[in-house]
Amino acid sequence: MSDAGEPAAPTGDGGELTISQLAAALEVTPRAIRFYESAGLIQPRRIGTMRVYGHRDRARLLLVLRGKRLGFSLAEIREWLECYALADGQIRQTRLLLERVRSRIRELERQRRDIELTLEELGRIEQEAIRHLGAGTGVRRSGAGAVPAPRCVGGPG
Amino acid sequence: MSDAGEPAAPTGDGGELTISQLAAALEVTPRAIRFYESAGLIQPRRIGTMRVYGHRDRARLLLVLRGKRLGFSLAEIREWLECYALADGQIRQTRLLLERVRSRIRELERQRRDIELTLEELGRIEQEAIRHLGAGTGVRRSGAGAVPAPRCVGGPG
DNA sequence: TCCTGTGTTGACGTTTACGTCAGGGGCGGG
DNA sequence: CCCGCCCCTGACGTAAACGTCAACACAGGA
Repeated sequence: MSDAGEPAAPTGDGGELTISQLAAALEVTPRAIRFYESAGLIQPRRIGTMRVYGHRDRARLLLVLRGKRLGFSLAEIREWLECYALADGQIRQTRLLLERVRSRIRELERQRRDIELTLEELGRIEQEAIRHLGAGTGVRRSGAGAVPAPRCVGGPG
Repeated sequence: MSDAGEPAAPTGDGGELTISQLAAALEVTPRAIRFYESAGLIQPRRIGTMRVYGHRDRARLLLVLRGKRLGFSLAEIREWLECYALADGQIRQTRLLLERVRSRIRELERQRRDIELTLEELGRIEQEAIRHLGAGTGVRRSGAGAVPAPRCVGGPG
């Protein structure tokens, strides 16, 4: 206990993490991180054979995880990360970049519409459930926004 | 060509579809539809052995497809469809329903935040790309909303 | 010196969501 | 009566995204 609690902190440290530290921080498994690397999503520095993750790696991994939450495949996420990389660098092949970005924007906008539709419907169901509980039983709103028209439930729009 | 173009339209018809008709209409394969049925997501009427899909089945399938676009597993979609079913009927086990609905609402709201973050970032990248193209080359906006702060690109928030 | 803990690279297992035959039935047309 | 077309039910194949296990290396402590 003289220096620190970390079991194998990389060299001089400086916000750098081992794989299991990063994994714990982002709530994934080391295996998953290695897998993402094998898929070309991240390329951490190495000290000898050991992987060392800096801020940028962590940021990239966060983007990967966000993409996953949005339901994209690792391949799609890779393509999408390349947008950032391209934008980050000298911005070459700008037209290609623009195409990809816009395609992704369209997808996301559709997805957002889907989500909003679903939230509306779930909001209606929630209201109906609350009404059926007779209110006053300790039930409170969950945070969903306005519920426009309390039409019939079950129609997907 | 005396009656209709359908090869095997169910009995008296009335908006009812065969599996391949429904599949074509929603741009999925018959196999996928059968698979969803085996997963308990839809239960079409049968004429003898043949599946016959009505309005409600079509609506349910649309919900399934929306759920898929949002990145949910079929199991999750099933649980989620049950919310609709419960709400549709006599609304029993209302508390359970409410819990599920709210849990799903929370997930969706998180997802929506993710999408909005990503759209912002992509919007910035798009703007930067447009700037780099020098404008006037026939480039127009894609439809993405306002882009608040043109900060550095690459930070995942 | 040996043990423990953490790291590495394969390699195989598993789950999900279908794709792809194989095998068989029913029905209208030529 | 046979053909072609659509339907059905298995059953096996597959791609993605890891989980799990084996075998090995290295570093620090009792």
